[in-house]
Amino acid sequence: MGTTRRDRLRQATLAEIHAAARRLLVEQGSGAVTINAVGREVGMSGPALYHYFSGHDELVGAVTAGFFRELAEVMEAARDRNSDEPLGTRILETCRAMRAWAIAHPAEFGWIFASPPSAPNKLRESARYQAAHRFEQVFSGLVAELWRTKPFPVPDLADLPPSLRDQLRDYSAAIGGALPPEAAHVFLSCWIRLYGLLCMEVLHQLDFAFTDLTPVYEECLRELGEKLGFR
Amino acid sequence: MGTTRRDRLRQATLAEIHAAARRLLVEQGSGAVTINAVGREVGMSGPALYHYFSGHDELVGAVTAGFFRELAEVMEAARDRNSDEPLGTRILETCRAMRAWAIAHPAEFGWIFASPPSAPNKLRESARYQAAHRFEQVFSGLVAELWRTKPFPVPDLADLPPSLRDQLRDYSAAIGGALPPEAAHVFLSCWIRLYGLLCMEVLHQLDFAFTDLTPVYEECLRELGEKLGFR
DNA sequence: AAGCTACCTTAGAGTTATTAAGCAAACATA
DNA sequence: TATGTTTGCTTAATAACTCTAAGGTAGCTT
Repeated sequence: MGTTRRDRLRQATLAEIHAAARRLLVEQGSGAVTINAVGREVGMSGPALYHYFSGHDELVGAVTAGFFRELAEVMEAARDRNSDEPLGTRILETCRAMRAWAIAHPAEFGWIFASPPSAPNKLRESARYQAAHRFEQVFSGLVAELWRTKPFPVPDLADLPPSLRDQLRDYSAAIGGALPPEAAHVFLSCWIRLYGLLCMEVLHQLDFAFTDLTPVYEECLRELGEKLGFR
Repeated sequence: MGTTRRDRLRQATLAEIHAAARRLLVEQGSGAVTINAVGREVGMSGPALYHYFSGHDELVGAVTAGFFRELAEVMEAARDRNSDEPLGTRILETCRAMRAWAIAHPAEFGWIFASPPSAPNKLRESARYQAAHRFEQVFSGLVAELWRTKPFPVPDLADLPPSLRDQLRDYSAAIGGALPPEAAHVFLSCWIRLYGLLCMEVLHQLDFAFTDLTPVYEECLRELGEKLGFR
């Protein structure tokens, strides 16, 4: 099943399209990524792109999935780079890599953040959805490994509100029990703090007070280390 | 200086325009709020709106400013409603009112969140900017009052990284010294946690794990109470 | 060698934002 | 009261966009 000549050509132009779309996004903003402009950019005019995407939305979805993949790969690289370090260090480096990519690619991060247009669109753009999942998985996987090897302190399930308890149980089941509900609660708290802070930074929600959030992010990482039982 | 007949008419149609834009936003999404559609909705065709706004961006900005105002008013109402309660209670109620509005008006909140398109656009849409400021002020004002009447524990400035210290000093100065840098640090931590969580909820960043974030938000409020020295 | 398929093109319908030109009514003023 | 200016709207026109449809020219397949 091979790479026929045409197959290779198709992949090449597909890559060109992705690159052109990204270039337009970065250089001229989200609004500049139009079917026509992308077509112009890759040297073919307009409707030709409909042989590659069913429409504007799908193009955007595909490009976004690529961003997710790139971010996930950057994080995985940071995770694997120093795989002989203690797990705590690897987690911190992975988180730093996440922020570094987001800071370096704010426009791309903006598309990553852009909400899945309402929730239940039948496996919304499978490509994008899967890529997003892989991205989330990097961090949750590390926390799960930490949980296995060196469990961190968790609250007593009985102390949590019933509604929260149920949701945590569901989520724990959804990830195949890699984390029990109590540990999932700690993980989710950390994720909310970390990813929330990053989103607010990159999406300019903190410009009114900060010009450089590096120390704030580092402080967040420190607290994360405490919650997860390493320092 | 009066409300001439024409003035009153102008205000009325202006209100109609705002209402139409909001209706389109809520019922058909952000993309449906076009100059033409709004014009159609209020019964006048297209370019007439240019007598009210210089273009699409300004219309969106004005409508968004209205959302900010509404949210600020809801929060102020919650703050003033029980003004004989202890300050801690008033803060919590104000925060709950913020979330209640955001949950009830997710589309509007989405526009509120949408980043000021790059920062330094000369007093970006003064109306919107001021409204945003007033919104932020509600919470920061309460914390400042708390600081005056019953100071909460703060970190030692000397323990913070120099870069963070400088930024906190600048911010403290920018708000007229209502909070000293150390207290500003605590305030900003709280704001990041609270507003960050709310944004992630409303903008569907936590759908993968939660269906109802009420208990998570309440837990966040509890932690906030601890940080601010009330329980 | 003949046919099928995939890729690309141009045309066209229906949107949109925005500018320009023009009309009519309300207001201000002499 | 008559005149002129301002204000609110309309239609026309330009240039962009999405997307569909129809047609041509390669290349792959048999």
